[in-house]
Amino acid sequence: MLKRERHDFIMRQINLHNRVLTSDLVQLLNVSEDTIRRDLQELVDEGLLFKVHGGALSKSYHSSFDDSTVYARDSKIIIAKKATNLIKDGMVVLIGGGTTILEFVKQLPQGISATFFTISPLVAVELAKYNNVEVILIGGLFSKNSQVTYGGHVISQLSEIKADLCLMGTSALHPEGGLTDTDWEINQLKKAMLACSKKSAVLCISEKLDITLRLKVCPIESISYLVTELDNKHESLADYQSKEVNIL
Amino acid sequence: MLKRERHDFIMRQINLHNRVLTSDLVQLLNVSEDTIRRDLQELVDEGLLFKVHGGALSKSYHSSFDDSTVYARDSKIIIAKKATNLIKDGMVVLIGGGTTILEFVKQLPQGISATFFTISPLVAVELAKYNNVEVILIGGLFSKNSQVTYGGHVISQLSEIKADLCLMGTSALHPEGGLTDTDWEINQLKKAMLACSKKSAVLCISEKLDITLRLKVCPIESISYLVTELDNKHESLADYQSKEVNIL
DNA sequence: CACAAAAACGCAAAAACACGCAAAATTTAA
DNA sequence: TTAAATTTTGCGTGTTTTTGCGTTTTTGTG
Repeated sequence: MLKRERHDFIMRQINLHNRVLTSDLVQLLNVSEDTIRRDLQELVDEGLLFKVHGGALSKSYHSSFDDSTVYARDSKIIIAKKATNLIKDGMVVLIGGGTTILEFVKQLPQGISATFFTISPLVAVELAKYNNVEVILIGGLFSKNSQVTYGGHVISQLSEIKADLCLMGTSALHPEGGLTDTDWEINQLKKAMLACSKKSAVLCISEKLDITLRLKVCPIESISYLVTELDNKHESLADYQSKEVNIL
Repeated sequence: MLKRERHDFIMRQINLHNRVLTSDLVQLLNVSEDTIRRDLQELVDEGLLFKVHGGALSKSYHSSFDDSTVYARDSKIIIAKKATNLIKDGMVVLIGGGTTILEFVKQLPQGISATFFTISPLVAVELAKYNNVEVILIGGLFSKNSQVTYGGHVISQLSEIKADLCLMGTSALHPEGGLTDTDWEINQLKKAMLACSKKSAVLCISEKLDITLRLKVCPIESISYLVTELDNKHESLADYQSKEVNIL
């Protein structure tokens, strides 16, 4: 087996399991420990993974471990500030959950006057700090992972709402793949949210661009506004340009 | 499991529950106590947590510990600990909002297994930290003052629930006046909550005893359990004794 | 004060690692 | 095609890291 093939194999394992053990690789690839160690070191040098005693971890795993809140916080604030321009007085806004959305809410101007429907308790609490904002929390089963309400009850209530704008965070975005997700319930939720809103805005830090996950929410064209921390002329956004999508 | 992964796991637990027990980690991670202690020590060296006898606390939790913005926090913890005994495995519990209730949720034992309906987003978030707890958030208009959902939509959903126990905080309690309140919406809410529960428990710090407010929720006899920070033989509780009310 | 639980300390075994070196494999060049 | 150059690989050796165990010390509790 060629060195390149081994490297590919290791990266597949990393992407699949977020980690590899040196000992496992020795058995699977039938080479000596030293070879594996050298392979891992080379992949580290290329910045593709993170080495620890006993094996290696995926780079993303590492970054999310270290301190996720501080990690991408600056980017999220930039995104949030851009996105606040989308909210006009008197609007009815449907808003999701997640750290980016929460940061967005914190960046809203004090005097804002609008009606917000949300599935996120934390977002509701934060929105309640604005005097002229009406907050309606959509109730249902509460998800431990994503910290939002979900399930049939939520979907059914969403179907009764007609919002001017839907604001949501992203798991992954891809020029062809569109908006995708890994969790079935969240996927259903996002679909329902998009369905009841005239326009939609997606807040997305650049590192979640060009990734496709298993479950599709909608194609790129269904998104009205894409907000990233990058300049809207940035090359990595070129593929997302279309007459439907407005890049902020 | 890799050391790095253990550290990650521990930090996740810390961020989730604000504390970890060494003994719990030993079981969960299936390693010796010494290893856990060393892990904790290393995380302390990195300034990620705060070590105490029996486990460790979150750094932020510790700093927010002494700035007791929560009024009468000590009393509320005592009340909360007493009240946890009311929750049995498999129960369906309807739970309100407020600082006392929030403290109660934080004091619940780790392994608790029950279903909670709540009108408080903050309580929902806190409850979601327990693995075997199912949380249903009752949605509706969100009140800026009391940080709970309220209004017709909430009342109507409450009417569809049948809970084993209803847990709520108090504005005021009086031997003759019963449970009273100042806010019309909250009053309606509490009535509805009591109506759909077999039993009810009221958490009440002693300084809210012997007070009557404008709007009546229910008479003392409608309350199954009264939980205060005082000893249940304390003289100021004498007037609340009745065959219906159980004083903890 | 006594008792049990938790922590600290030193120690030793096992596992993982780093480094140099030489054999083997691969590539390059004549 | 062959020989030289280069890369890759495996092995031996010594070092470091990690972990669990026994013992002693500290801590919390009644």
